[in-house]
Amino acid sequence: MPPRVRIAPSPTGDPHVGTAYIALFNYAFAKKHGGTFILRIEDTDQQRSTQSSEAAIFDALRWLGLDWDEGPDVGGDRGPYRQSERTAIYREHVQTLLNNGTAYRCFCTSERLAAMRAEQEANKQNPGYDGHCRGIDPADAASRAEGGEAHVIRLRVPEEGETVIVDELRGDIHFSNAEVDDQVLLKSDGFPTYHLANVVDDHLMGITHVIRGEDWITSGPKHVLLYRGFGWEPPLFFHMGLLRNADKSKLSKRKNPVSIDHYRSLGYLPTTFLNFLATMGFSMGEDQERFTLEEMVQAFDWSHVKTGGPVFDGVKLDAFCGDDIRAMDPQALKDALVKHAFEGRLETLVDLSRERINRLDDFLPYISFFFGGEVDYSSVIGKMVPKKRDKKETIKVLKAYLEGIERSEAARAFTVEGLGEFSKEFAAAQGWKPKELYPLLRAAATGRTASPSLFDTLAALGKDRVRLRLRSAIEALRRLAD
RNA sequence: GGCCCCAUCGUUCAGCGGUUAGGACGCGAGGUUUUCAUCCUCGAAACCAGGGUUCGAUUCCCUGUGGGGUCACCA
Repeated sequence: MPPRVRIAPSPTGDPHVGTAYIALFNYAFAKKHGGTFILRIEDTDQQRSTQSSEAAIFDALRWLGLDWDEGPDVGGDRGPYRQSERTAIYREHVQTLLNNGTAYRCFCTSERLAAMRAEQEANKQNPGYDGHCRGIDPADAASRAEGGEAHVIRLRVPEEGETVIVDELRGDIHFSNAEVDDQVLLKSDGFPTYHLANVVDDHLMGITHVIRGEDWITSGPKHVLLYRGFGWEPPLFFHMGLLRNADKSKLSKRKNPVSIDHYRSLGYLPTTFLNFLATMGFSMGEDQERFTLEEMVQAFDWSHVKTGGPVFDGVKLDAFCGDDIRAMDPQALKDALVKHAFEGRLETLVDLSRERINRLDDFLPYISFFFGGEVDYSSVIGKMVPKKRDKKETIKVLKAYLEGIERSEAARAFTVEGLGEFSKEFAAAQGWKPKELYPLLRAAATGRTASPSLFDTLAALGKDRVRLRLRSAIEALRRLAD
């Protein structure tokens, strides 16, 4: 039976390189064995999921050439492929769990849960649900639920014994049931949590192999217990190592550009990017590290996959990409260059520069800072710290801004208006005048003291590039003598 | 902290009981190039530690150490 695998991203932000990484391995494995690669959207978090994020994920994965055989936008006969459209299915299935005692209704309020956690913390106990509602008579619980009392549905984890998850890459992993929490399966808003939705969907969609990041290992026993509760055969599990920051922590946007779009906008070739990603954990053997997706598919075998978490180091990616650019034929390179530089943004660049150039030939030099990654701060570094501020404070403000553009609803979409609104409030909150903040941001984002309107500039640069440069500006400031 | 995972040059991937421990990126030196880049040559650079098993351990086992993940009505 050919394998059916899936990638199940949550549309809650920019398309993540980790998603591409896991997608690549799912894809390679499926294609190697003539199987099916499925894209499922895990949008059960109604607060954070967005339509635009979903679209961006599709776009990013397609850019890389990781096309899926079934998914929300391409269809398939095991749909729908968006979890928000499957809520009836989850509710129906959770009923069988309720009926056979694998799950129970819990009426605890969030206040009680918070108090419970506080107490557990005070007593240095491991946090976890205390089973307060486990003993409620199912019939009573059902009628209370019928009466409209708010509640969630939890997994009833056996108090004794252990649950084993079979990892095809790592062998058996044993968990004592006492350590496994009574996870919420169905939230009070009627939406399932990841655990329930994932198991129900994987089963119903006929998923045979679950290839995912190792950060899921600890929830493995919950999933196994769920399969058991349903009376289903669990799929085979493969937990990949996680991509890391230079300090070995899990790859994060705080420390690294993690959006696929970032690498795309910096002009990495998608084929190179994929090849580079593949070398993180996979090898062809025989010291060969340059290969195409097709070649990887041909050679794919789990014995060539490492479980250690690789550091995602862009330096080598640059070298790979440079080699590939040199190898392109002149016409293809010319086309790629023009497309990359101007497609979709020529209009913006012209708008932003037309009042500031006198000759046609001024155009390219003027807009040059809209391209490329890090910039040279040597001509502006001396002007970055505002007159009445010091270096330390300036660094602090830049760091806060960096965090702010993630947190702020207004700034997150990185539009001209949103950035303006956010930045004004941000300055006030920091006790800085716009006159102090804006030149600093301009210098940090562009390496210049002059540019088009700050927010136009930031928006046109794009969030990832701005983030990258702000971080590098902080580094430049740190190196500056006091 | 509890539980779980991982462990070869700075990074990445080889090695799957006996090797001068290999390739790539990066780094250093030299050469080609008017310069830079490219390209070529050479070089420095690693088996986390301690116990076992074995004639023999980087390789198998155990312990320690280190790093990571996870402990939500987020995925």
